[in-house]
Amino acid sequence: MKGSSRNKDHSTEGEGTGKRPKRKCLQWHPLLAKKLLDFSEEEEEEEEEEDIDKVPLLGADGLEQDADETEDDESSEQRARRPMNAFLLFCKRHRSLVRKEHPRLDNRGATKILADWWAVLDPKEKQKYTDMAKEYKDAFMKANPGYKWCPTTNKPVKTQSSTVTNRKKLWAFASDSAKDLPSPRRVTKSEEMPQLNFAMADPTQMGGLSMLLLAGEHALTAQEVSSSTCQSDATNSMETCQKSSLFQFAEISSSTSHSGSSDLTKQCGTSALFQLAEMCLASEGVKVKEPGKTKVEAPQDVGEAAAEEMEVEELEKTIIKDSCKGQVEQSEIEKMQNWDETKAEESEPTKCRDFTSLAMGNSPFERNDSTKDHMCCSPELSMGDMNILGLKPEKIKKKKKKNKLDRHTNEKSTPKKPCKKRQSSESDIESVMYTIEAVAKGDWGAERLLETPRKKTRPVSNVKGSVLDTKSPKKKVKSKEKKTSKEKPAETTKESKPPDFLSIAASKEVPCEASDNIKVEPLTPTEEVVPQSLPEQVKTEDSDCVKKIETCGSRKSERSCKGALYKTLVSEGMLTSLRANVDRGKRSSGKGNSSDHEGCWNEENWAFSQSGTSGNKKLKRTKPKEEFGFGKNSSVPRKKRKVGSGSSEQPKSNKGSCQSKKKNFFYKIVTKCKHRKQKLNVPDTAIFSEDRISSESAWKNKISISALNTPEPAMMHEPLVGSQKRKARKTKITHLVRTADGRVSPAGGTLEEKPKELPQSTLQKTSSAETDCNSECSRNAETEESHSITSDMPAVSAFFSLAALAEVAAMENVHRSQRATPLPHDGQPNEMSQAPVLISCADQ
DNA sequence: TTGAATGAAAT
DNA sequence: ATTTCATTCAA
Repeated sequence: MKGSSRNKDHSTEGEGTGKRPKRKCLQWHPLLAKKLLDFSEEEEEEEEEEDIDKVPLLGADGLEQDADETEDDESSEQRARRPMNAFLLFCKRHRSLVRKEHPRLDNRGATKILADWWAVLDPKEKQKYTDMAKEYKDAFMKANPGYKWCPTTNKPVKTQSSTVTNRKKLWAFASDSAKDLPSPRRVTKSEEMPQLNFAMADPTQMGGLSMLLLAGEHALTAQEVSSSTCQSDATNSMETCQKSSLFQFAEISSSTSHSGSSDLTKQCGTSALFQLAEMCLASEGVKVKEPGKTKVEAPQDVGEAAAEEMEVEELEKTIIKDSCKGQVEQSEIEKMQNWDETKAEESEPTKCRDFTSLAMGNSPFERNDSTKDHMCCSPELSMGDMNILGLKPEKIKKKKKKNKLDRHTNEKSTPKKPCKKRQSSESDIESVMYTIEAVAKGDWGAERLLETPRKKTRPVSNVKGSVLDTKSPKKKVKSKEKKTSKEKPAETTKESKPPDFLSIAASKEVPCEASDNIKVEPLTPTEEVVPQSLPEQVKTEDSDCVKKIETCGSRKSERSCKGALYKTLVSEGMLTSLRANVDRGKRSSGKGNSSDHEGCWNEENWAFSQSGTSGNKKLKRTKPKEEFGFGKNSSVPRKKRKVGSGSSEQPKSNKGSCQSKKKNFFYKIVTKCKHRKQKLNVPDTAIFSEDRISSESAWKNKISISALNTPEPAMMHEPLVGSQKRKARKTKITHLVRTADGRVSPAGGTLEEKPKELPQSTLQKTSSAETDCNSECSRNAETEESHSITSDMPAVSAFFSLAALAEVAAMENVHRSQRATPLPHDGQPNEMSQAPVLISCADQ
């Protein structure tokens, strides 16, 4: 009785009714549980293919009547609740088990796991549940002929079709009344009575709704019992935990990858910088692929998890059987009888025998529930589940999240694929788990960092933000985070994956922006290198900043810093590019600039081609550049970055400091840019202009705030270190700038090296832009440097500049890793100085 | 009250 | 296509 009311009526429940029903249910549970168990077993043995007919008949009548009759129970079930679908039945059956296995998991997490299981579930078993659901629905519909799933709010009372309207009203009304009144039953009953009359008032059938609810509860109780029994098996729980983690991990990875791609595309479209957007898109494609790989691994893990789950289920089944042994046979017989009876007609409460004490028997729903339970409990089902689980991959979840269609396809296809993978890779899975965990630690930071950058990036450049942001749809990210927080190992693994993806994406982003194809490859290596380098940096440089999170934090910090720098660069570059375009339009009436955009595009293409051909070489070259520029200074900024990264996990303090620094730095740049823009009158970068306008507030809000950093404390801390850091950054930036400058000034030389692709026009543009920037930016060294960067960026072309920036970021990372060891690139640095830009571009 | 899942129904 | 809502129950 109450069960039904409690189900829903959350609002009402909250206060009284809802809770009461639960309690009542609890009371009912013992008896019901037993019955359910019996039924479940019976059902298990039997396969209820034919049951449907019977059930509906019984069910049809009775919902309301039952409610009325059952008035005694507290809940009145005024309105009928729509029957549970197959998945809900499945969830109801297995939720308790899942929760037992994963105590930490909340229902949401359990639901996700259940969804995974469902995805993996054998078609046969799934079909059983589906059949059950169908039967249930049929019965329900019979009971409530006019019932509509979606009570159209419209349904106005008005009209002639009193029956339908009444029913609807009754449904709605009943629900309302139930909600409103703690003891709404009677009221509803009075109302319901007419309905019953319309629909069909079979007193015997009356109990349907309540029965259904009760049955559900019973099922739950039964589950609980089974689960409790199962819990005794520690090993099983352990296994399942791992599985769950794996599943989660897979899910996360998939979700991240998906989200990223979608966001990227969207943002790209929206972003003012089309070029960047395109870049992002290209990068996305790459990213997606990589995540896919990771996913593949995850699925294997999932498969193992599934297998474990299978075991658990088996255990449960066995337990249940044991408990129910005596009754099982009877129950089976009864079931058969019940089914027959139901088919024959509901009039006979065959169930009553089983549930007689409960008076559940009458309602077909009960049967359904029992069948559900049975399904769950049934060894066959469990076996099938086990098989399915083993076979199917968890990836499906991720896919599901992203795209339902994908999910379905995956689910369908998955069973086989995952099984194979899983089977092959238990050890692999473990190794993967370890790797994942290890990565995850870093990734966590990376994710957070990424997230912060995302936020920052968003305001700065839509494209970047889009890339990162896209993946972080609230739901997925939040859920993931929640899960991670809840579960320890599993969470870490899960989260780790997403972070990895994110980090990858971030790294990719940089290259992608700069240049899609080539960049991506270099980036991944950079990423790998970075983590290693980071710890070193941390040790050497910042004891303070690094604090606790060293490795993880360092990774995060680096990534975050990179991302922030890159973003900022991009943003600037965008601005500069816009300026350059404007200037071009003015200046370059004659040269190849004729199509600045084309030139840019050409550059991009060029970059791609080069990157594809000689990405590695270029990267190496770039590294030396960084060494020059950064040399010692790099360490400081790195620290800062690290700090930022470290803060990422603890966004408030750490991030705040790093971000604040960055903010300041960026702010300066921005201010300079503003001046430039004002001079140039570049309307193109609305975002950027906004940032300028907002100035500090805007930055904070958009960038830093988004990042969650606390700007003030960070600002406070920064001054001392910040100045140094800024210097370091400047130097780094100068490097970048220099490279760009070198590229520009030596453009001819650079062109010589790889002159083909770079359009002269772009070079000229860059040079002009640089000159402009230099003149404007000369105010502060920092500002100048930043400006120079920006100027350089525009001069070359947004794309090119972006690519250069991306490379720089990558370079920095690599360089960091390398810097500890004096690179043999001495010659290269020179080259860098001379024609670094080209190289960088090529790399990108 | 929300959310996490899936699915059936309705709009 | 999108919305509604069925179950569960911790935040």
